[in-house]
Amino acid sequence: MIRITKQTDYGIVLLTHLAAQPERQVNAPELAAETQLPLPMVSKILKLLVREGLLLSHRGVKGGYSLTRPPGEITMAEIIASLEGPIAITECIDDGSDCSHEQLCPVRSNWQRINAAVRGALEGITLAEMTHPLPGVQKLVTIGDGRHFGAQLRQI
Amino acid sequence: MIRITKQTDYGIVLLTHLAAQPERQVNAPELAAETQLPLPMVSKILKLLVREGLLLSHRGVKGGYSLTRPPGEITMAEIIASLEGPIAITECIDDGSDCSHEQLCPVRSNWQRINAAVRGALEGITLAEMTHPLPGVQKLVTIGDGRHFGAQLRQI
DNA sequence: TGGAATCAGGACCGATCCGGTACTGTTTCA
DNA sequence: TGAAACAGTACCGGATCGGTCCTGATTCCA
Repeated sequence: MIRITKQTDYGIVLLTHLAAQPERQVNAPELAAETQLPLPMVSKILKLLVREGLLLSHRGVKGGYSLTRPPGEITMAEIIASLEGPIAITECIDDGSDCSHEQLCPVRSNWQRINAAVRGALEGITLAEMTHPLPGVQKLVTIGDGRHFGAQLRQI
Repeated sequence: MIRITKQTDYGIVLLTHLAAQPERQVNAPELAAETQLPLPMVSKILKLLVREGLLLSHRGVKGGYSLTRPPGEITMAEIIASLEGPIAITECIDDGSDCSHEQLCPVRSNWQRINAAVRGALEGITLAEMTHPLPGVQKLVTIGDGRHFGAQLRQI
């Protein structure tokens, strides 16, 4: 449920990789090799991140990519919003005809509560935190649901 | 980002509608009419929710659907998990070959941190809370990002 | 007891979007 | 001046989502 795009997945892997050695400037082929991700995708995502202001690009022979800000200042919410668009949750068209029903609208408006909760959770995690692995988290999550973990986790 | 399926959207609308009048037993056509959702979809989702144990169904002439538990005991996390599958976030295949790289694995394992955060947020909201509208939330969310709200909110 | 109302469970289809590739610039530096 | 690297866009196949339809199974009531 609440799936995250593979592009975003890759993007966070790349950003985390860069955050682990912020002084270094890395080019696309290097990043692809070091993260084991397909080069075309890596290149595509890096361009996106530059356009969104999360990365700096340097052209030319000794070019490459680097973070625009220290990893501690970049949150997951920001990254995900950059790679997947704005933060919203239902499809409450501003048509008005749909939301004018007293029974329906309270429901829709409450989506925003969920939205805010998730957003808050994502804002609480910085890129810097992502660089060093967590010892206890694995257990924490497995407790939560139980069903096949580690097998297919592209969803929230 | 982090999209929610329309099916889940509808599902929560339906459950919230039922939660608002827990004693009543409602059939599919009634629910569809009262929530302004297409009947075939409503019917489809209700069946799913029965199979997942969130709803009770009563067949026959005076049949219909009702909640299996009080609305205060049903969380958003539970509902979403029922309608969209287990709770996970990346695609860390348990192949092993991919996760054996020291550079990569810390990143992957940290997905679970995000996962836990989002899950926690969703577990904090019950169906009962969804039945009465929130006064301040709308403003709260609009502040967050700003970009066209109310227009297209099928994503988190 | 039979028929109407309702739920149950698939099969199915079209459209959209995602993941991925390729190609053609443009910039920088040796 | 040419090689290396980024920039942008167009394109395609496949998966999935939203949605419909049809055929049972079950219950209640006249």
